[in-house]
Amino acid sequence: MTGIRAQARLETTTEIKRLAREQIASKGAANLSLREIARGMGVASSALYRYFASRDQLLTVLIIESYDDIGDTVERADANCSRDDLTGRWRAVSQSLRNWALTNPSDYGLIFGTPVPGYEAPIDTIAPALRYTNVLLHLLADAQVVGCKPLITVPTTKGVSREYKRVRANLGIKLTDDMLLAGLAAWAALFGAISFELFGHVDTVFTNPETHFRALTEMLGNQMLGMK
Amino acid sequence: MTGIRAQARLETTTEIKRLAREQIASKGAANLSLREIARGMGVASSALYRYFASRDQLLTVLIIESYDDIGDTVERADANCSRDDLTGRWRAVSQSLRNWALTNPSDYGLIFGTPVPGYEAPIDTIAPALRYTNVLLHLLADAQVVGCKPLITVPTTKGVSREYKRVRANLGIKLTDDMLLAGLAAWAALFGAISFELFGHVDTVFTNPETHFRALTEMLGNQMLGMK
DNA sequence: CGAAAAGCAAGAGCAGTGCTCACATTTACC
DNA sequence: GGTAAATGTGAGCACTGCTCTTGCTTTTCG
Repeated sequence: MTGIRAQARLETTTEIKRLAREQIASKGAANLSLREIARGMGVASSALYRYFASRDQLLTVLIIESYDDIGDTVERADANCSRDDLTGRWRAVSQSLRNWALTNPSDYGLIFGTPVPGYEAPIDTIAPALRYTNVLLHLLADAQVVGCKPLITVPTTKGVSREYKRVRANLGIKLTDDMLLAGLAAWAALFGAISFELFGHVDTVFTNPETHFRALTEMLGNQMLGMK
Repeated sequence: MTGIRAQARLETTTEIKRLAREQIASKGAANLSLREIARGMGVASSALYRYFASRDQLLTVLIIESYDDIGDTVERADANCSRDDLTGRWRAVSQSLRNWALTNPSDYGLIFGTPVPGYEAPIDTIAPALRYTNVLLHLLADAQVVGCKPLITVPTTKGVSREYKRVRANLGIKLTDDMLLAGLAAWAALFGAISFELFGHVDTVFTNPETHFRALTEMLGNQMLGMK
């Protein structure tokens, strides 16, 4: 069971993934080549198919690992703060998100970039994908419990309260409409800002993107989510 | 000059781009195949190289056209509103952005999705890429002139005012720090929300994403940008 | 212990890709 | 009408993902 063969298999699998990440980082996911990996390992390309059924499956595994990695990172950043320091937690979560994205740009692109049309995310990706989201949801819930009030309110747009009722059910969490909208907006602003920066849409705008990002998260936390 | 040949060339070029867009929409930009296009046109694949130097160059041309298309769309949406109806203009711009993205998902992905590592956007893309941004900037400027005040303020984070001074210079526009931050945040929230929706990250969250998007934009316009 | 089963690697091969190049054909213009 | 430019052709190179047969090694089990 846990014999020599299983050990070797694990090592080979890890090495394949390592080389794959290297390639993706340097030439993009689109140019990931199994044959190139095989050459890098001094092995026949057909051998790789003992470890991954296809190029797509290898990519899927990498995506799942990335989801888990970002989940780990964000959870740890949150856990390092004292529970009642909501502003600190929001700051930590936001910063860790951006840091992770900057450290692993290709993985970020894999997860949050353009999906392949028709590519249905396998069920294995769903749970890991929820981890980083749950950190935010719990943060919002904790904030609400201690009486933080968002400084914005839900506009009287048709059907909003009904929609947000369903969102609460889908996410399995109790948040006021105001807190929900504030949270979703802050979350979107965070990822929007990170994507803009990482995908090169603000290169000519910012000299130091981090300075802006800090200001953005502070503002979102204090003046939109109403964290104290 | 404008003879039969030029005419034919234009038609051929257009047809190539049309088939390319079809392919990108159905199988993704990564799977765009020049040979497939050639087959679709009943022509040798090598013939296409008389019209586009390479697959990459074809993609670049498509990206530029998309930038122009989104620029057209947003400019038109803005122009259709009376100049002093700032809330209406913000609403129109936001909605047109989302509508364009939903109507042209693959083009949106081409522009705002994962870039190919090492791919430097050619200078030809810079000007078209600025068009939709300028619509927002002018909207913010107009709002400031008539006395709209953002309901948020820039936090006292180190180096922000210096950074924003540079941003103003880079963008060539006069905006208060507060308005600048509010605008950047709203802009990021908008694209973050659209990307989440289009790239399938909120499929299990929303029943009707449009309802939320409307609420989001109303909130951003009135309660963050302070539009009246 | 030894044989059967399972796991693994190799290499040839298929069908596809982007791209080049020498060549043939068409066509616009002097 | 002849010429030169523009256009299309098809073979060919080097690459890709993936399959399949063949042989070898390790594990498992009677």
